Amino acid sequence: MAVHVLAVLAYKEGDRVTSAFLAGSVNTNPVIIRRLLLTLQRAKLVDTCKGAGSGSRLNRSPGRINLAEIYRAVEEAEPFATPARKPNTACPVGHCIRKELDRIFESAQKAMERDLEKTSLADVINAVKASCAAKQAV
Amino acid sequence: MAVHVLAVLAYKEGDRVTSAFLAGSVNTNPVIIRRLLLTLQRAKLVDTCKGAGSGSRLNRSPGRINLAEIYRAVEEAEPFATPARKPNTACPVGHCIRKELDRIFESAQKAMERDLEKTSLADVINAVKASCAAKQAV
DNA sequence: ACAGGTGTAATCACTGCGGTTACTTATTAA
DNA sequence: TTAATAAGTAACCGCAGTGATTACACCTGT
Repeated sequence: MAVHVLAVLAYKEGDRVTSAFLAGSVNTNPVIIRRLLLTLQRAKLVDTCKGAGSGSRLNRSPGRINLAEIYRAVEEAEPFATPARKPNTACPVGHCIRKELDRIFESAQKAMERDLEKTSLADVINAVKASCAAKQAV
Repeated sequence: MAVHVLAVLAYKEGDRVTSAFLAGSVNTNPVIIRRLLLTLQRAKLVDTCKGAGSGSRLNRSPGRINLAEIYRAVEEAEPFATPARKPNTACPVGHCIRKELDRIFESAQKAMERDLEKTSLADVINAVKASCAAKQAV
């Protein structure tokens, strides 16, 4: 949803867009969008103004925003779930495995983020535009 | 949890281990473990027997099981959430972005799995053993 | 036969997240 | 100065996922 919202903002090239409009594209509620925009503001990805005739726009050019940044801004939970209860420390495996898994999972997450870094928001809208053009041609 | 369970089985080197014992190490309920073991059976990672004095053991040597296999066996949900509602197809961005994002996210997931493939279950227990030895030395 | 296991269903609680309504606050325009 | 517009925010609902728990049927080696 975050990528979708930012893609619309990129598509609008600097024009301020209201949360109601974004909600229309994502097909959800403006409040959901505003909550998301607050997160994206904290990450300095968007710039939002209150008041009549205002809204949000990108804080940087789409070419200078990559998907890993968006991922980090939005996703605070780890992709790998660790059980709420602590393992049994009396078991030799249980005693030490948690730290080891944290190390391994962090590496995997970093690998994923490095892949996301390769795609910019500009790449996304270019692909979207190309895809739309292809459909219209047919 | 899956890695923890399989690590204990690897640690026990072929001995059959009961779900109650595994539950003790993970600090959870035997039923949870049995449900997990059913999934791991389907993936041919473990071999479980019913009856008195039985339990589960690895189906392959720990060196031939990597964490990506475990991930695929256990995790059926995509790491990236896509909104339940379809985007607004009247919006040029909403109309085409979903397919594009699927492509990008699949690539990122693949990158993550490739990283997980680099670590085998044997690597995990070796690291755990080393970590325990270090602690005891202190 | 029986004791020790798994398989499995039913149910509960907790959590996270999207959805919705309603209200407050800030800004622009008339 | 007032009205309109839009974000900020709190409160609450519903849904889905998941671990936890209990209970019971079924299998198997001694």
